[in-house]
Amino acid sequence: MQIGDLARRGGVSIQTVRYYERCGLLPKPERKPSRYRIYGENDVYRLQFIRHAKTLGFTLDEIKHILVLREKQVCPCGEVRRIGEERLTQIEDQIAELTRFRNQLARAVSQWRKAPDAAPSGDAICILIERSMVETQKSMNSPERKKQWLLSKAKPINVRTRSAGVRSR
Amino acid sequence: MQIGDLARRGGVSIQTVRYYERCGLLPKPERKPSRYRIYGENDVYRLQFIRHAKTLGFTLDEIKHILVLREKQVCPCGEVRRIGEERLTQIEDQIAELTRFRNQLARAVSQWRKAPDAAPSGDAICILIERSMVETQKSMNSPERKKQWLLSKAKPINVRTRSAGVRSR
DNA sequence: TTTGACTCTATACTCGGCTATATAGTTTAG
DNA sequence: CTAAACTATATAGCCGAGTATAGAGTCAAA
Repeated sequence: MQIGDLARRGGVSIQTVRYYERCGLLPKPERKPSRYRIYGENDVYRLQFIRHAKTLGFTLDEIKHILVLREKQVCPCGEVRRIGEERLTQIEDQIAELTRFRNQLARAVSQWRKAPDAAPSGDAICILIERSMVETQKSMNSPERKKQWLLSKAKPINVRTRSAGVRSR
Repeated sequence: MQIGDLARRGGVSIQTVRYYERCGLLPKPERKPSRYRIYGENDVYRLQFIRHAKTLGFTLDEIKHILVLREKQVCPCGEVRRIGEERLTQIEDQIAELTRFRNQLARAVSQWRKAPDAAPSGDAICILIERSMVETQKSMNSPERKKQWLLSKAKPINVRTRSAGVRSR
C-alpha cells in the first residue's frame, strides 16, 4: 500500500500522513527502491486511532505520548484517563466562560435592536457600543486567562482537500 | 502624551499600539522632531473603544471597518447590529457544539473510570480509547466545519506584559 | 513513448493578535 | 556628563494542525 491509499483509507490528506511521520505519530515506513513509502494494515489502524483520539479532544502531542508509551510496552491507560479528565474540566470551563460571554453579548444585542441609529457626532464612534461599554463596565471582572481548548474535534475527517488528478492551475 | 502613556492608559502594550497603527485601527499620529509619536485624549478613547469592542467579540478587522465608516461620517450602527447578531449566533452554535462534545467525552471518561487497566497486547494501542471508538462510531455524525469564534474576549486587558524599566535579561 | 497519475523533498505559508529581539536614536534626572 | 528610561524601525516568532507550492523523480497504460 502506498501513501495515497493510506491517506484515503485513513481519512486524511497525503501531506498530513507525511506531517504525522515528521511529528513521530506514524513510524518511518519502509521504502521501495524508488523511495516510495510502503504501508500496511496496522498503519491504517494507527491513523484511525489518531483520528479518534483527536475527536476525543486529545492533542497530537498527547496522542504521540500515548503511542510512545505503547511502543515501550507501557500501559497508557492511566495517562489516557488523566488527559480525559483534564480535557473534560477544560471543556466545561470553556462552556461556562462562553456562556457568560453569550449572556453579556445577548444583553447588548437586545438593546441594540431597540435603539435607533444615531448619526455620528463629536468624539463618539458608535453609540451602541459605547452605551454597552458604560453598562457592562461595572460587571467587567476579567478572570485570569487560561489555556483554551478550541474544539479541535469538530474537524470532520478532513477528506482529501483536492481529489487525485486535479492539477493545480 | 507619548506612546508609553497611551499604552498604559489604554491598557495595552506599546507594541500593540504600534501594531494597531499598522493595521489602521489607530491613525498615524503626529510626530515630534525626534520622530516620537504624539497622542491625545481621543486616542485613549479610541483604544478603550477597541478594547471594549473586542470584549464584545468583534475582530480587529470588524472594529477597523466600524472605525473607517465612522471616519467617513457614516453611521456604523447597522453594521454593529449585524455583526453582533452574527457573533451571537456563532457563539451559540459553538456552545451547542462544545456541549455535544462534552457529553461524548464525559461518556467516555465515565467508562474509563470503571474500566481496569489493560496491558498492551497485539495490535491494540489503548483499549480505553479503542473501546470508546466502537461505541461512539455509530453516533459520530460530523457536522460541517464552521469558522470558530474562539473566545477572544477572555483576554483580560492585557495589562503591560512587562512594567516599564525592567530590562530584558 | 508519451502522457497522466502518483510520489519524493524542502520550504514557506495559513489563521489572529499580538510578542520578542536586535540595533539605534532621544530625552531626562542627578 | 552619564546612565537610565524611553522611543524608533525592521524583522522574526508564537500557537496548532496542518496546507500549499516548486521542482524533481517514478510508474503504468495506450
